[in-house]
Amino acid sequence: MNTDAIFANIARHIQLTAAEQAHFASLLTERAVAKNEAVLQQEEACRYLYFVNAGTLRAYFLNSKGKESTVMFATEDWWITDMYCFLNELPAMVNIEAVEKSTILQLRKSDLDQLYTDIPAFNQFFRVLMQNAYCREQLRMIQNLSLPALERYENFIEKYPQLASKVTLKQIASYLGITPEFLSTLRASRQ
Amino acid sequence: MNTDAIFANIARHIQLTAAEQAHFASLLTERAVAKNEAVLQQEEACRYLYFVNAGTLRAYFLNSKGKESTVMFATEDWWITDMYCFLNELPAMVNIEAVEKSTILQLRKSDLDQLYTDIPAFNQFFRVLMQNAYCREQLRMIQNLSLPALERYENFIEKYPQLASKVTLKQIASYLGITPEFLSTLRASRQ
DNA sequence: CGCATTTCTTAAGGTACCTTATTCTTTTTA
DNA sequence: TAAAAAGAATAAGGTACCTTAAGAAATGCG
Repeated sequence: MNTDAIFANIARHIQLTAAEQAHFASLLTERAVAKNEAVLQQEEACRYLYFVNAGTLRAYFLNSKGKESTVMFATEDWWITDMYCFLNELPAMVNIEAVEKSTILQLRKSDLDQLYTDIPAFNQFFRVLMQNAYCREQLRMIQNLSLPALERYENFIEKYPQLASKVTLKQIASYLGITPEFLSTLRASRQ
Repeated sequence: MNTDAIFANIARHIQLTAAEQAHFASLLTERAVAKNEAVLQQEEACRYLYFVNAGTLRAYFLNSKGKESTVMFATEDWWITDMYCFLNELPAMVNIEAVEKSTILQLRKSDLDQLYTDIPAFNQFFRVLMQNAYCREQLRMIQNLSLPALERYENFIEKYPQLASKVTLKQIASYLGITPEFLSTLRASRQ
């Protein structure tokens, strides 16, 4: 199991002793995921928080009419789960799938809860993680409310260029809240 | 200065000693805000995190064409600020105004940073606060991407009935991402 | 109370974006 | 390496939502 990336990620915000690192590592499970394989499925119990070691995941919501809405992407060094259902121990609302061959580390909800008691510094770490996630989501909301689709697309490829090259235009369209056909005409309209 | 509500809010997640409570209270400033008065203005430094003691605030973004988009409402017992700009000490992107006569408590960024060191339990408290804010924003994003305007309106008045009675339809429309005229026709269409 | 202002509604015409369908291109897999 | 499958582009017709404008209702204020 490769834990280099996750410890580098954690070290950006808190310091752990060697014993604490060993304890944390013992709670992680590595999981290899094939392209298009599901990591989590709607209605299924959402027990894990995932860290992407390699590859790219996508979380999407499927509404009653079968329309897909991409909630988030997660590439190397990102954390992802259905946070609301994970925290409240509810059946998942979203599907999480591998966009490409990926390797992830997973952490159980019960182990994370215990971790806050055993190593209080994790409260600080996840506070910062949640702050960043909240701010990202809020900035996205402001853009969705105030900008037309073409500008949202241009902002997306500027902000996440490496992601834009890995996922399909159909997936980007569903992240932006438009149809792939319309995204296609928008792209063609830029000269 | 009335700190009953804020300590009740904090006590839902962490326990503070009397000395810690006194220290925390010493960092707060009370501020009375008249209806329609600005608490924070776009471009101005965003130095404070606000807790609503009484009344209701609204955060909104004004785009280059003068269109208003409501980012969030905050009524009694809610925390609010321009979180991204507050955390990164950047000029505010959003305006925060009182929807009705309000009383708020404000906490400086520098005091909050110090608080994490002095009373580590606040890491846990704000972790939970940020988790909830992130989940709320994510649920809202899923709805905005997957539901038509009428359903978003009906969900809003069902989820926040007390808020819906205090703010104008124009403000609700700008929260939902539609024009007030269109919201009016949607309301008329429900029999 | 009564006037001014804001809020809300209604309606007509317009546009951004959607649906469906077809073709072309790229990727996957046998 | 060819056949199959998936992704992407194009186009025509449709709809959700917007713009503008005017009137009705509610609210604020002297």
